[in-house]
Amino acid sequence: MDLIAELQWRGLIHQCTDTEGLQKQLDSGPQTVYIGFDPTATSLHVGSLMQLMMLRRFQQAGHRPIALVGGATGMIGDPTGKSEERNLLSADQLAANVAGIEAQMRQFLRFEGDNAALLLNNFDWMKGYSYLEFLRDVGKNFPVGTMMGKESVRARLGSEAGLSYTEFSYMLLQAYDFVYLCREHDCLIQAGGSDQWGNVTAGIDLGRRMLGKQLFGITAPLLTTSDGRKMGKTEKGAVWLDRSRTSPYAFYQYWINVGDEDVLRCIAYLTEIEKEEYDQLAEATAQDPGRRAAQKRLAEWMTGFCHGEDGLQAALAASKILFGGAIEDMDDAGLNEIFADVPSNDLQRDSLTGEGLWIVEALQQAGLVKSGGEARRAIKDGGVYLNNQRVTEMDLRLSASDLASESVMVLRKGKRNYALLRFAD
RNA sequence: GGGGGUUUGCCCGAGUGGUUAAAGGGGGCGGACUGUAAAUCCGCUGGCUACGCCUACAUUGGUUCGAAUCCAAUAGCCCCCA
Repeated sequence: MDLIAELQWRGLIHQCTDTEGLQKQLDSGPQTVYIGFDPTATSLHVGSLMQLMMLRRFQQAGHRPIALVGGATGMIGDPTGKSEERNLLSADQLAANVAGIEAQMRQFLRFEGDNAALLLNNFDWMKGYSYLEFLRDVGKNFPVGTMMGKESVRARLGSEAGLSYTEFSYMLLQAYDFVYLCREHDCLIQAGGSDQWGNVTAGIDLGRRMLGKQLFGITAPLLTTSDGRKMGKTEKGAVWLDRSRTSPYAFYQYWINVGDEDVLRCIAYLTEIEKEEYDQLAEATAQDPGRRAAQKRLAEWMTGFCHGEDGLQAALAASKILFGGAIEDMDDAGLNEIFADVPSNDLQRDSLTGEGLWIVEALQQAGLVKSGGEARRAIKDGGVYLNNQRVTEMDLRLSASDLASESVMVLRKGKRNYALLRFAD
């Protein structure tokens, strides 16, 4: 299947400046395509993963992807879709973010061999560009009237937050990136999320004016839920690719919990699951949504892809136990791994000797309840579990024999509120 | 500047001199059910050394055997007149 057809069935083409022209261009031989990434944090998140996958698909189809990290544009801040100006990042912060993102990209794109991916930072060519020169070379090609017509600008001009000159200039920088990449790397295609349409077309216009070249733009839909909210967000914030920010378990859980209405779109947009299997999963979801075959496959694919086989296995093991599976034959290392995200508290081991530790006290120490009264109520309601076994006695005393492993006890209140107590000597 | 009103537990909101830790609703937390969903149903929802004790109805003081409930002052909010 050729690339455009592939993107089409996946629903990844939201807009394209010239589908036929692009098809012809792609047919004529390997092309170079670029997507820009905002270095707002040291890790990418699920939202940017979609763009990364887009580059990957191009690479697999034999084209050369350029992942452009916005070290320069990140200093300015893209006003697109933002209700107010964000704080400018410091140079140090930016450098750290760029480094973190670069490391992640290497996981998804191939940087050696034929059509090796390229990782560029626009700070490298912008840092030496003087303001005066930039205005003469680039600014001259931007009719303010056109700029004012862009949705991103209009939206902000009409709002109370307004728009600073700095932000207004953002699109010049991104447009120039495209021109630069075209000139230096023969890159004729820019892809991106649908919110980038204005910036992409600005680059195409500039390419025509400055280089007399016909450039192409293609945007993908945004990854949103059926009710229009951005995906990749939880109550706790973004779902990150960095495992120290979002554990493989949490990552897996995010996907397993995707709604029936959204799961197929996620599979199409984010995975490399083939059309045939996709159709089967669509069928399975329609027939028996309760089985959640699609969610399981999505979670499995995504976790394995982003965190490797060991990450996936860890997530599966953790899921099993965290959803009530028996805790037996466990050692400290295993428990600490599975409950890595869970709050814990360290207590003296001798609190387990003699009378032992009262369960009400233990719950408080673990931070699962705010008071003894709450602990008593929880026990009375049958909502307290020790090592996944329901606690029925109000005056249960914990001793060393209640340890789940060498030195850890697993307390739980309700279905999913876990806490660990560690007993060190 | 003068007059009137209002102030309750996480939120909204009843309440009236004594069975009031304070109706009801929301939210939250448990439990059952379920698809680790939604909906539904049930229980709980100030603290403690816990069949008892303590702290709570803006704050402070007062009346009373006894006050969230009456009085006074203070503060916040709201309205009317100048």
